[in-house]
This record gives sequence, structure tokens and C-alpha cells, in this order.
Amino acid sequence: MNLPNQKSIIVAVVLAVVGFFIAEFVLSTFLSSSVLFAVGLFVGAFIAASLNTPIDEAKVKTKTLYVGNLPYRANEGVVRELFESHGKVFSVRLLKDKNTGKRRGFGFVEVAEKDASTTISALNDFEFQQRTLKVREAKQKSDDNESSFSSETTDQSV
DNA sequence: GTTGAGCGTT
Repeated sequence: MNLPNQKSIIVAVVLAVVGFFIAEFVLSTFLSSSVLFAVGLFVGAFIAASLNTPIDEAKVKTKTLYVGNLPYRANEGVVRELFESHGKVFSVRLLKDKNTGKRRGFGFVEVAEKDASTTISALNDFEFQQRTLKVREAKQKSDDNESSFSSETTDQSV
């Protein structure tokens, strides 16, 4: 579902050229140059496609946002559209009750870290479908990275 | 079919 970006195309072309020169030494007596280039391009595109998603998601740091006071009729699509108008959205999870399956009125939106503070200040206390949203930085459930809240604890009193 | 402070699922 992810379209290849420019970096993937460049990788595919480079691999195609490299594969062309390597294969020409071996198979030059059997195949023509255009066939070798086509094979190299195909293999290069396949490798670049398999590397596409890890490259993109490793370069962009994400931050999970807690969204509370959501209207019960709000679904994942409208929340995603609302947050995407203020920043890049990677995932939207609206929590439902396990027993009844009904929505519990809050969820988590994973956005880019650079757009996190902007999105919070833009959508916190924002009236959405006649409810005032509450957007904060989410407490991470279980991760070893807990250095987000200890910025003001360097207070050395007497 | 209802309700209204909160921090969680593959």
C-alpha cells in the first residue's frame, strides 16, 4: 500500500546498473544487454520494495498521543483526518470495551515527533463534534524508554 | 438504543 518513494527508485536503479555489469561478465555470451538490464532492474526494484517500509519508519520518530473526551460516534477515520490536518499520522487506535465492544471514548494517535507539540496545542481543548477534546502526551505502557518526563527534575534546593 | 473520567491493543 506504500508507493515507492524517490529513494527506493534510486536504489533500484543503482542495483540495476550494478547487476547489469556483474551479469554481463558472466552471461554476456548468452543474453543481450537489454535483458540483463531488465533483470537487474527487476531484482533491484524487488529489493528496494522490501526495504521501503523499514527505511521510512526508521527515519521518522513517532510519539503516541492520548486523546480523551472523544464523542462516542467518532470512528477511526474522522480522528485520523482531524489529526492529519495538523501533522503526519502513523496510526490511530480507538479503544473499545472488550466485553461489550462499544467505544470507550478515548484513544491513542501516533504522530510524528516533530508535529507532536504542534498537534497537542492545536487540538487540545478543541471542539470536535460538540465535545472538547483532550490531547496529551501518552504514558507509554511498557517501554524501556522513559526519559520524556524528567526534564524538570534537575532541581537542587538547599 | 443508554453514559462521560480516564492512559492501551494486535
